Amino acid sequence: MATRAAKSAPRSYDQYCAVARGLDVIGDRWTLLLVRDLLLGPKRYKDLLSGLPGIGTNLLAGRLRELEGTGLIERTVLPPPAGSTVYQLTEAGQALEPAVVALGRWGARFLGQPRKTDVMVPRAYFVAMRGVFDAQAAAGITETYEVRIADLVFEVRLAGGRLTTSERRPSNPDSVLTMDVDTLNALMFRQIKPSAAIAKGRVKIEKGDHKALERLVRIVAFHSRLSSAT
Amino acid sequence: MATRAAKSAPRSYDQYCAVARGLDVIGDRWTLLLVRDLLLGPKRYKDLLSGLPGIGTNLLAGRLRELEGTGLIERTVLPPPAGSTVYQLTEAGQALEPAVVALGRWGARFLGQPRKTDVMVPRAYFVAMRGVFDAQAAAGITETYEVRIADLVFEVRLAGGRLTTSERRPSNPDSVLTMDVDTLNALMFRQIKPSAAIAKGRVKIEKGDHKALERLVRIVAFHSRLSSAT
DNA sequence: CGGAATCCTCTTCGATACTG
DNA sequence: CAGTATCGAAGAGGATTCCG
Repeated sequence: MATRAAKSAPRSYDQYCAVARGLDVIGDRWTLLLVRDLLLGPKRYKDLLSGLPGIGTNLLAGRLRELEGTGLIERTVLPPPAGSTVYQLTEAGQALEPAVVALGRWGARFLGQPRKTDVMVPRAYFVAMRGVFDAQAAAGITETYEVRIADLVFEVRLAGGRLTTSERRPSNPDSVLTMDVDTLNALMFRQIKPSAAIAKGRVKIEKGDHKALERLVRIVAFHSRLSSAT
Repeated sequence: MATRAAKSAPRSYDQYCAVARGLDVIGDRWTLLLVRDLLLGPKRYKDLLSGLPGIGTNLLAGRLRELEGTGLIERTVLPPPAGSTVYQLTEAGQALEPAVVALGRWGARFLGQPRKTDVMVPRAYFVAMRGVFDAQAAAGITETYEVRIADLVFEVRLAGGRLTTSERRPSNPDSVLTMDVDTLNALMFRQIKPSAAIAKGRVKIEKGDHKALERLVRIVAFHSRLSSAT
């Protein structure tokens, strides 16, 4: 017996403080990165697993269970023919976006050069875009991009001075861009010019003019001076 | 031998992602709460220890060492006659404020009613004020409050439509308020009216009129609808 | 007395193996 | 594919001790 015993009560800081309570919920290892990926849309177990190298299957399962328990995510079964189980953020989970973005803005100062142990995870860039998005530069642009990185497909949509990014195939993209994650990284850090990336064949453009990539980079790529404002 | 060996390299997610890097730095247990308290100004070891019930002396010392290593805090020796060692945030540490505030705004939804295991830590409220501060209501007000909670002294300063909170004795406060942490909590959640708190003797006002507390509460206390904006 | 280092126990993590 | 089971390694928590 005692099959399901030993719930042992999740660890808490036991402070009546919003920050402490928030940490009680998302302070465990991997949790916020899980949320980061889910900000781009519903994902299957294996999608999450492959997007978080090193997490270990038991931890992923455990975290998903906890997040479901705290109401940040919910399990859904996709309609046929897919029929697979996916995890998606609830409203409470989506509400974490400002905190994730704020942490990313701050954490950017520690990026430095990629270390040999670092892996570049495509999803991170599409969440990062939300933090660097330049509304000024995007004014008046309405455009939907389909960006393919490795075997992943993302939608980047500019409309009404707002940016949305998600992991899915857009229904009717204005342009379709294919590149590897290293090229995405180089473009995001403005280490290579869009025109050069195209010329070298590092970015393939289907359906759309060459200027599309330049517009995209201008609006969502990192700026040297990220966090000014003393 | 191997006295100091086994540095073993701090644990990292090894993702070239700003969120992941940020978590590498402040993702460990207690770290962000430490930063939260330090946002109110330099603190001695024992101040931090008493403000973080349950941290354990070894963990606090360890975290302080790590944070100094990552450049978030620095040790300083106060000039005589104090002469004590204090820890204070560097610019990189201060830059965490938006992330801490964002997490607090989100975490507030999990506060609910205080649990019997919860402790109310005074510092948390003065950091929280930064997140709920209503610039509209503060327009045109220039006032400095000295707020005494238990044996702690805080400065809340309104000026130029901006709010600053810190743990120190203001040089020339417009009003001096003394209360216990339960009263502070009740006022912050608007569970008691400032006038009632004064009438019941739960708030003692020295130097300043009775309206001072009402102004303060109007501007820094929580609003029922914290995070709207769908 | 403030500021830690040490020791010990318990929990969590991380990796792999295994099962419905 | 979606997890559970297992187990050694690392980290957390508490008490005590040490140093200046």
